[in-house]
Amino acid sequence: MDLSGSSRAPITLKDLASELGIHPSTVSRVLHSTSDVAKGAASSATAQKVRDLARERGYSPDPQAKSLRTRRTRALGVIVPRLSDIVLATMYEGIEEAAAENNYSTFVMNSHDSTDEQRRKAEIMLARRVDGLILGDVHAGSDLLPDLRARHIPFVLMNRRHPGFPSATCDDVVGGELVADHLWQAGHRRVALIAGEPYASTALDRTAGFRQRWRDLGGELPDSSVIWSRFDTEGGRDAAETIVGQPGPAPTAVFAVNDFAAIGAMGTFRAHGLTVGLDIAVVGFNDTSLAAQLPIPLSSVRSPMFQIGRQAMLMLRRVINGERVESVRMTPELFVRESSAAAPLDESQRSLAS
Amino acid sequence: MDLSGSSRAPITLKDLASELGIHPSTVSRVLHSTSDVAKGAASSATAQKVRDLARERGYSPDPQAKSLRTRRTRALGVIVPRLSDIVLATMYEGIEEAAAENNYSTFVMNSHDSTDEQRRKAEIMLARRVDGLILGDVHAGSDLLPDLRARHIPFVLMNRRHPGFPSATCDDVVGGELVADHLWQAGHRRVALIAGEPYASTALDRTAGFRQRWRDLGGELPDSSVIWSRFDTEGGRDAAETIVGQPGPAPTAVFAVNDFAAIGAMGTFRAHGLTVGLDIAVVGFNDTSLAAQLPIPLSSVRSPMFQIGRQAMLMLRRVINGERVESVRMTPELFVRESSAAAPLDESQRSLAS
DNA sequence: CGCCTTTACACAATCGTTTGGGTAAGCAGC
DNA sequence: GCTGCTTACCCAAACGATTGTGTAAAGGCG
Repeated sequence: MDLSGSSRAPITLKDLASELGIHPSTVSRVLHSTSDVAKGAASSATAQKVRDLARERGYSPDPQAKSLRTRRTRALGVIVPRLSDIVLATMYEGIEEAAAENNYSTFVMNSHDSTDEQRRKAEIMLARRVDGLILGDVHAGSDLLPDLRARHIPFVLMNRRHPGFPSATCDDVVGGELVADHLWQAGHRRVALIAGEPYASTALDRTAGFRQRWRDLGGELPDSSVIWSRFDTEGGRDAAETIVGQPGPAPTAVFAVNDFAAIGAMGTFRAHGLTVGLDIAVVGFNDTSLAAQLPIPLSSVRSPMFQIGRQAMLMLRRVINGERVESVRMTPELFVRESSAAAPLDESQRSLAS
Repeated sequence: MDLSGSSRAPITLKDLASELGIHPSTVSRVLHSTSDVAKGAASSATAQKVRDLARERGYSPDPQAKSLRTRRTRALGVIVPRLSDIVLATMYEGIEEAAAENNYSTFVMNSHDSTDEQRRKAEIMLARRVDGLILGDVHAGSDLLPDLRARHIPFVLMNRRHPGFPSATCDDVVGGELVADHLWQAGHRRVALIAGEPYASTALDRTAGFRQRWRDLGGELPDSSVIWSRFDTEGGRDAAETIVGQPGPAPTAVFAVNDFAAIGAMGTFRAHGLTVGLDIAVVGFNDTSLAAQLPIPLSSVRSPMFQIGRQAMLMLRRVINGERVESVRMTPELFVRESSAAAPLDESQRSLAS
């Protein structure tokens, strides 16, 4: 592991071989092979000398040469909408951990949730000859996926799912149901949804889960109360403006399918004189590290982002090895905090400004 | 660009050559060389046929083979404390953009701000034969840097600087000064600092800049008012607890050298019955996208994170090409928002609970 | 028409590994 | 002493590109 010393060029197999007066192929077999092949390659004395010298010289095989020969790069491509989204960044941390454990390296690129860039970045990764791809930004109805499959490229989805393709995701439907149960039990009857981007399965599933459960409980949820929006704070702010500006009695609770959208919405509500947690309940999704630490702590559904990343990587490894894999949906958990802990006020108590 | 079709193995130079009945080396020269060498390699008619066929077959050179021959991988290693920190993630986005423009790919790894992991991850990247490293997590007094230099490894620092090594950073000293000026002019005289991790130049410089300017303005800032802390929300919360718990009159303003620490602190202040922006001013650093969108919008020093990432990559490219480079410090800008817009209340008006 | 210079290529070595085949030496058994 | 089996190696051909050097053919010039 200690490659110190100011030697310019890295040590090669040939260097080791010539120093020991044996053939490079022998060195290769000793160093590379799992005992079955290593036996028969060299006497145990020679093998020991080889291993000792390799360690001493800090030999590490050239991955380029190795890849050229073996047609495997042990590199993976990861495409996400944007790494500055903490949700995807956390999933990536999971990928990186699992990849490191399995001697894989990863390239990450941002697609900015554009289908064009998605395709471009995928091609760049494939030109790099990655062994497989992890796609964290799949759009509903993507035509990239069938293409990749036709080209026999190993890949798995992460974060967002797509029918017919293996994915590691949160069980977003359940997540939506948890929030519906919580708000209903707290006594809310008029609610609105900040639903996210309609091309993302996360948004669709969380919304669908909430909606279905809400109706099963006997609640009403008109289409006009479901606002599709961007996933970031500004998206949440804009959606909240829409909600506040709608005619009729305002909702007593809002479910935003993303913490950042929830935070944006909280800002808007406050600007309109509403106290979150008192005048209006807000629930987010993902339970990012921020949620619990906000001035008004935000109720949120915790999705196991790190584990989703790990699972995605492990699934991809299996796909690469030709195994069949099943999608996994990891179970989320709701954390109720101040932003939605109180029961709704009745009409006379509300302080809606506009 | 369109590599579709279900052909299993990628097209090689040899494939193109044999299809055209010419030698691979000719194809290589036509495709690779910048016109000076391409002239003399083939007639313009042949060259055109080569280019057409390459496009048609979707030829893309095997990077492993190319690297093996040229001893350049066109891959860069990036090490950051954690990618789930939006500051580093944004810088990485800058790196990725600049890298893509220059036909480089990047590996990113998290060091979790541990010097051991830093070294381990660097070795992994070097074993991958990256052409250079971007280090976003340098600790004061790091011994990794001299080692890398002794081994002639091209690298640059990002985010944090270190004397004697090229870096792309925010001018954090100026950032600290901006905050000092702002708080002083707003009339604050008792302030506290949430100073961040003492091994990070960002924390040290922002603190030093603030401190020096504050004293130049005639202010007092005892050591007990400078609280070193983690960079995240919990770190901010803990530091704020310390501040609130200190004997003597409480400060009227707090400068946290990081937005997340500031957000954590805001939570603590609120829990103690203080209204941020009224009872106590808070200023953060980095102007992450969240700052302006918080329920109480947070004043913050905007550091050009994306540009810092871009610059770091461009600097590294020059280092790799053997040019000398100078460190760059990019100028920050203060955005004053509600969290620190009001003048301090005098004693009688304050509502300090504890 | 012979010589010299281009033009337009081809040849072969090389980068560092892996891997399917040798093969020489040593030994056991008949 | 010959056959046959291990043992412990070596040899050489890949993998897909790059690049220094060679060399026929074509064309220009006197």
